[in-house]
Amino acid sequence: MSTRIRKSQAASRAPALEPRKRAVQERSRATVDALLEATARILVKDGFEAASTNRIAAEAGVSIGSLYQYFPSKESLVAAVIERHKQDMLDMLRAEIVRVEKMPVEQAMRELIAVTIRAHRVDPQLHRVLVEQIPRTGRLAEVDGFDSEAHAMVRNYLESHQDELRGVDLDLATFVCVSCVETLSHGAVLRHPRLLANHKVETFIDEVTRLVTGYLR
Amino acid sequence: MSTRIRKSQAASRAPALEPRKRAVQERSRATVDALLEATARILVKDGFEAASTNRIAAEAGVSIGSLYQYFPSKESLVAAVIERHKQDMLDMLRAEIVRVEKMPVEQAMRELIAVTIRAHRVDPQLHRVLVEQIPRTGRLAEVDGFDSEAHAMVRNYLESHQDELRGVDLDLATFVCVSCVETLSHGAVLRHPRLLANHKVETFIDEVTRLVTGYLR
Amino acid sequence: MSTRIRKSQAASRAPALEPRKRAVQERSRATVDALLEATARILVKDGFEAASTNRIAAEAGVSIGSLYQYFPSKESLVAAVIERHKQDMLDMLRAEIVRVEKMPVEQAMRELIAVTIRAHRVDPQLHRVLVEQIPRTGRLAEVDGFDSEAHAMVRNYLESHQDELRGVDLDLATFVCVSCVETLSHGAVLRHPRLLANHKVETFIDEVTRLVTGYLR
Amino acid sequence: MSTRIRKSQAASRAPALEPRKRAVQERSRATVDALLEATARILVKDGFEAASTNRIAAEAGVSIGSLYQYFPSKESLVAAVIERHKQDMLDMLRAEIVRVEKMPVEQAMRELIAVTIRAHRVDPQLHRVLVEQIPRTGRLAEVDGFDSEAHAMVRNYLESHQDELRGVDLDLATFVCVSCVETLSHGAVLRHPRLLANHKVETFIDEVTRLVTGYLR
DNA sequence: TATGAATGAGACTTCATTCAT
DNA sequence: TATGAATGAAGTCTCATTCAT
Repeated sequence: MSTRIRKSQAASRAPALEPRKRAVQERSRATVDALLEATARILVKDGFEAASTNRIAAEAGVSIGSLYQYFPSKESLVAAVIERHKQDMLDMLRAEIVRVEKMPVEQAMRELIAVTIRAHRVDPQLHRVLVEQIPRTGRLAEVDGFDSEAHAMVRNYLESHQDELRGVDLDLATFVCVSCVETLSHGAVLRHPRLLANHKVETFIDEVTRLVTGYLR
Repeated sequence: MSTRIRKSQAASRAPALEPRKRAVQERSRATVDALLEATARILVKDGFEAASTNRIAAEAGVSIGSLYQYFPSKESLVAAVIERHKQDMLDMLRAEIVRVEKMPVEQAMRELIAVTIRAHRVDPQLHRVLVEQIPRTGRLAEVDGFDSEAHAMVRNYLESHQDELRGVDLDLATFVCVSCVETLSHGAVLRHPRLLANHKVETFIDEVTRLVTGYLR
Repeated sequence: MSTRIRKSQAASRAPALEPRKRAVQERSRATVDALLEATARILVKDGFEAASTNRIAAEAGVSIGSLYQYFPSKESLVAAVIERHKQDMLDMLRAEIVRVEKMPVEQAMRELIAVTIRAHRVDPQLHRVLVEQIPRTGRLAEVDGFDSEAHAMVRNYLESHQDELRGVDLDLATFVCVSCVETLSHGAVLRHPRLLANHKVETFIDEVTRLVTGYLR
Repeated sequence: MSTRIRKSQAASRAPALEPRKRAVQERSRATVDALLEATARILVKDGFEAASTNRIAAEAGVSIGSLYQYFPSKESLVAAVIERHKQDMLDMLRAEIVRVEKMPVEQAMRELIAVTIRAHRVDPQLHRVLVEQIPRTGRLAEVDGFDSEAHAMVRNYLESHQDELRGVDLDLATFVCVSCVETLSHGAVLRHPRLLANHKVETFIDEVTRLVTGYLR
C-alpha cells in the first residue's frame, strides 16, 4: 500500500503544486474556496504546525477525501494560499504602477512605497505566518517570487524614466529599491507598528522616499 | 553528581530551549560539539525537514540518548545552532563597530556594510537555511534577535555622530539602515552572487554606501 | 464529517480518557471491539507491562493509526477495559439487588454474597490484572469507583430494611459489609480457589453470610 | 552492547531481588539507607512513575553507578522499600500478638485491630503508593506476602484459643479475620479518614471488633 | 570504589494519504 | 462525486543499565 511520497530528500517525483482540476463548476469552486479560506484561517489562528490536512478539511466543512480531490498534497494547498496572497499584493502593485507610469520619479516612488505598505497591511497576520513559518523547502521552495515579479514591474518604470536617474545599473538599482521598500514595509508593519500610527505614516513614507530617491539621483 | 533537574509531574510543559547540562568534562564537550556540527551539516545538506533527532545523532556518531542528555528537544538543538551562528555574525559586527567608532559616517558605513557582507558570506548556505527554512514558531519563535542587537550597536554609533546627520529620529534611522544593509547583503549573497564577483564587490559596496549616507545626511 | 475536536496549541494537555470518536458505523464498531478485546487478552496473557499500544494494535489486527483514531492514549484504552469490566460486575450486582429487594436481610445478604463471588469468577484473571497490575496513577487514578457504586446500592437496600438492623450508622455498616464481601470474594477466587470447590462454595457463602448478618444485627 | 534485560515477557533470567552485597561497612550502610529513603520519598512525593533510577540516585546524593553497586535493578530497590515497609508493619503486629497471647478473644481482637489501624497510619501515603501504584508484575509479583505472615501469627493465636470459638475451620476463620481487618483498616485510613477522627476511632474499633468476634463465636 | 557519560531498545503518538463504500 | 475509516512510516523522547575512567 501507500504510494506516499517521502518528502525529506528533496522533491522525488513531486506530485505537482497545481490544483488538481479546473474548478469550473460552481460547487467545486465553492469547495476550493472553503479549503483555501480554512487553511488561511488556521494558519493565522494557530500557525503552520496546526494546519494538518484533517484539520483543514474539518474547518472547511469538507471531508478529507474531498480535499484530496482538489489538492494533490498538503503543499499544494499551502502553495495555493501563498499564491493567492502574493497575487493580491501584486495586483495592488500592478495597478499602482500603471497609475504612476507618467509621474516623475520622486512622486512615483512615494506612491509605490505607500501602496507597498498598504499591501502589507491587508492581512498582516497571514503575511507574517507565510513569511515566518512556512519552511521554504522541498516543493515549497520555489513558490514565492514576489520580489522577482515586483522587480520586473519596477525595472520597467525606471527604464522609461532613466533620464531622471544618475547613471546606474538598472538591475542593481531595481534590486536595491525593491528590496529596501519591501523590507522596510514588512518590518514596519510587523515589528514597528508604532511607525505607522495614523499621523505618522506620512513621516515614514517621507523617509523611505528620501532614501530611495536620494539613491537614484 | 549531576544537578540536573528532573521535571516530573508538574513543571512547565515546553521542553525548553536551554541546553540541559553544562558540558564540563572534555568528553561531554566533544559530544556537544559533534551534535551542533552534525545539525548544521544536515541543515545545509538536506534542509530543516531532514533534521530529525535520530538523523542528527547518527550524523554526529552519537547515540540518541546522548543527544537528549544535552539537549532537551529538537528545537533546543536548532536554537543552539542559530545562536552560535548569530553570535559569530554579531562578533564580526561588534569588532568592526569598535574599530570604526571614531571614523566619519561615510567611511564607517562603508566598513560596516563591508563587514556585513563578509559576515553573510561566512556560511551562506547555513544562513539561508536558518533564514528560509526554520519556522519561527512555537519554541523557536523568539530565538532570533540578530537585528535588535545590531540595532543597539549601530544606534550607539550614530548617536555619537549625530552632528554629521541631518535631524532625524535616531531609532528610525537605525531601523532603516540596519534593515537595508542586512537585506541587501542577504539578497546579494544568496540571490545575486554575481554582484559580489571579485572585481564587483567594491561597486556594490559603493552603491549601498551611497544609499545609506545619502539618506542620513 | 467528523465532529472530532482537534486540540491544537492550547487545550488541556492530558490526552484524556474519553474515547475519541463515537464509533457509529459498523466497521468502526468492530474496530473498537477488536481493540478492547485485544487489550484484555494481552493484559491477561502477559500483564500490564506488555500492553503497549503497538502490541495491542497488532493483536487486534488493526493499524496503530486506527487505535489512535478511537482512543487518545494508552490509558484511555485500559480505562475502557476497566470500565467495561466494572460495568459487567455492577450489572450483575444491580440485577440481584432488585431481585432481593423485598427479602429479609439474611437471605438477601446470602444472595448478594453469592452474586459477588459469581461476579469475581466471570473473568478472574482479568480481574486480577486490573486490580494488581494497573497502577492507579496519573490518568488512571480516578477510574475505579466500583466500591462507591456498590456502596450506594447496598446502602439503599439496608436503609429500607433498617428495622431488621441494630442501631448502626448506615454508611459505616455499608462500608463494612461491602468491603468485607468484596475482599473475601476476591481473596477466595484468586488466592484460595480451594474454598470455592464445587461442594464447598456453600460453606464459604454460609460463613460470609454469618459474618455479615452477625454484624448487622 | 547492552545486556539489558527486557522485562516484558515474564522474568527471563531475572537478576534477583536481593541487594547485592551485605552492606556491613558503615559507608555502604549509609548509601543503602540513603537510596531506600530517597526512593520512598520520591514515591510519596511524585509517585511510581517518577521514580526512575537516575532520579533516585540524584535524590539520594549518590551516583547512578553507585546505585547499581548496591541494587542490581530498579525492581530490587522498590522491592527493598516494600519489604522494609512490610517488616515495619509486621513488627508492630508481632509485638502485639505476643502481648495479647493470653488475653481472651474479644480483648485480643480489639487490640490487634487497634494495632493494625495504627500500623496503617504510620506512613499512609507510602502505603497507598505501594498498594495502588506498584504493578505486582514480573519480579515484583511475589514481593508482598504481608497477609500470609499475618495469617500465620493470627492462626497461631486462634489455635490456642480454640475453646473460645465455635467449631470453625481455623484457616478459613483466619483468612476471614485477617482479610477483613486489613481491608477495613486500609479503607478507613485511605478512603474514610473521617472514621478515624480523634473521638471516633474507638467507635470504629468497636464495630470491627463486633464484626470479628460475632463471627468467631 | 565511585563517577557519570554513553547507550539504544522501544514506548507513545501524529498526520499525510489512500481507497472501499 | 463524496465520505471517512484505515494505514503505517517516521518522529520525538525516556530510562534502565553499562563501563571506561
